[in-house]
Amino acid sequence: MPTIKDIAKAAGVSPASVSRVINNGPKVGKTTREKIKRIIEEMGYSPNANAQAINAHSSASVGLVLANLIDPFYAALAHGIEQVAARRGAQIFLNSCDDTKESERRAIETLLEHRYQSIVVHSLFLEDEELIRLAKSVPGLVLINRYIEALADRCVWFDDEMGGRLMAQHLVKMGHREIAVIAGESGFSSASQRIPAAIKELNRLGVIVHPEVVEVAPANYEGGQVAMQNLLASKKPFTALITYNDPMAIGAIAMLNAQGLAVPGDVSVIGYDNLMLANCIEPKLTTIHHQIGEMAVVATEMALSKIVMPPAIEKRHFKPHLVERDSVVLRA
Amino acid sequence: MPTIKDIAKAAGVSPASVSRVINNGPKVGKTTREKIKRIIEEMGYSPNANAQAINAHSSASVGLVLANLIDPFYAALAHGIEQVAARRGAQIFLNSCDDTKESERRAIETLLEHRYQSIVVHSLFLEDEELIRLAKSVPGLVLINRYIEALADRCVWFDDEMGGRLMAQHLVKMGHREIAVIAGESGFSSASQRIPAAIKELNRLGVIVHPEVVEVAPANYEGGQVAMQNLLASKKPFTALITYNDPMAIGAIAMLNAQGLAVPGDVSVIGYDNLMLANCIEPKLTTIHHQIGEMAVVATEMALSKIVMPPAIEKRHFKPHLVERDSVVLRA
DNA sequence: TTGAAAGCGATACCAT
DNA sequence: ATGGTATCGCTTTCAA
Repeated sequence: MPTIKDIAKAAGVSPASVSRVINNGPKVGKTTREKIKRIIEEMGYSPNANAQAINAHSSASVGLVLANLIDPFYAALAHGIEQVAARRGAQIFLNSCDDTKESERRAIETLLEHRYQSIVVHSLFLEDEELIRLAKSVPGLVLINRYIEALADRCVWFDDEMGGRLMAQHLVKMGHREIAVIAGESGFSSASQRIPAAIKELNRLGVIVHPEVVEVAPANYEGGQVAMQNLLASKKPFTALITYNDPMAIGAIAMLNAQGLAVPGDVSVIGYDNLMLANCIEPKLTTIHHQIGEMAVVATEMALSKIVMPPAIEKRHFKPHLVERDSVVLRA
Repeated sequence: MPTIKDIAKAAGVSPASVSRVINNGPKVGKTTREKIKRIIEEMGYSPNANAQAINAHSSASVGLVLANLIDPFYAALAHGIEQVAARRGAQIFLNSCDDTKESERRAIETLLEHRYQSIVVHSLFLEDEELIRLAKSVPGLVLINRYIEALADRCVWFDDEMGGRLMAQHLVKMGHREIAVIAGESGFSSASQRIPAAIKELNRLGVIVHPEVVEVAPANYEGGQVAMQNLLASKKPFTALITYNDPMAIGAIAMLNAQGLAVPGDVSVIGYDNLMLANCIEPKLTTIHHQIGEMAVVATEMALSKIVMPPAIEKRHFKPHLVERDSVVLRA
């Protein structure tokens, strides 16, 4: 691949002129400009973005740290980010980190090494201190779906506790008193408060949740199946089920059906996330909606604008709401 | 952010030594090495990846061009790529291109400018010639889900025509003679042959498909709904439906249900892709399975190994198969 | 083992 | 309008 010097030589001009042409700069004669353009075309030259970045001291793209892309929740997040990036003509440099603290750290470090000025991080495993340390050098680093006091201006997050309470309240309102719980495994325990908040609210409403009806499993469809299997094996009765998210809810429902139990006939089930999935299955899933895409958009815009002026807190702290569909019914 | 010189100065050594330490190179005294390491730590230095890349004449990451991340098909593709990349310690530089030729071109060009040596492209809009031209400068550029004669060694693709035939054969085998079709909009007409192949096969089997029962819509859930609405409005009778992909099938089913028609009771429906979704809904969707993840893996490995030796064609040309579930039944 | 210095590819200031 | 050249941050010979 030719360099700017090769082009300069071939065109019989200096690298400076070629550079001007590349960047549509002024101060190049019409004829020289056209000649240079022609040569560039002919030789198939394209400027080396790395060399450019070294001079510019920054990069236009946004760096993204996410666990993976297959989980619909992350996919929705990534989609929102992608939208904003595309609109701004920015690329996305993605580092997925397969659910370990170490790879999460490496992902962020790599982004820093590339001198990305805009970074969106969804961290599940790193501790506050470490994130604070890493964020220090980049004002355009924002945390998504997480709140850290010291980094409050760079955070965008859900009110997961409220979501948890909504689940609890709805089931109790529908007359359920024997409620099982399927929690999602998540490395960093405080990553989500939705399940603890739900249980707490249940207790407050006078519903005791016995440890035997609380299962923990990977936060996906298969995890939901396994958890439900264990739940059924324990023989504890329950008329309703709280789940960590929609995929788990759907997995649990599949297992219930497989064991000859009907939803919502025998067991009411409530999900979380309101993914597209939730509206496709039968019965349509009652679930908690939160603004995943909107959150991603706000986060990305903050990152790209280097948070010169973070949006008001109401714009960054998203409240969920209940979406009532068919998977929860009044207790007979 | 400090540079290598700052570190060198602070440590009272030359940049060369610091460089050696960074790269775990030999020829540095034990004590010097430790001293340098300490200073690096203290000053929070991390090498500028762009400057490194400019010397290395390449980059370890893989570039990826995809339409978006929200479509489950692309998500599955991205996931496979991500897996391989993570295993190899490589990052992914993603350029999504919102369904236009121009943005697709820009996406690839950006990757070239960054001198990525491994690039995986899913192109829907660019013509063969242009892809050939772009691929010229990078041996590690591979095309996914597309076959171009001149670039045969760099292609990985599905046998979509076979998939189309399978759909047709199955429905006919199940006794259906009045079959509607929902095709997906796709910029580049020849991007997928599954629907044309299905119609052709239907004709071969003696089933005439009238233009009035062929709808075209965006290849997603909403598109499926709209298409079905139009189909029903046309009043043409049909007992079975061929769809472009699972999301469309599921959208169509939702619309059928909404209009009081049962699947598979009144209409049998067959999907394509065998997404997770297909197994979650009720009735479980009969569909065509193809190896999306496997394809992504092969493509990425080819890209990362610069295709010194492309895998045998059987490893790169994937055959689909029918997954029989509950949405297609024998015609009464 | 260590350092000096010549690149790598592009930009931008200063001359002309 | 052009060209010369120092510079960006790092790597890599080549000497010492």
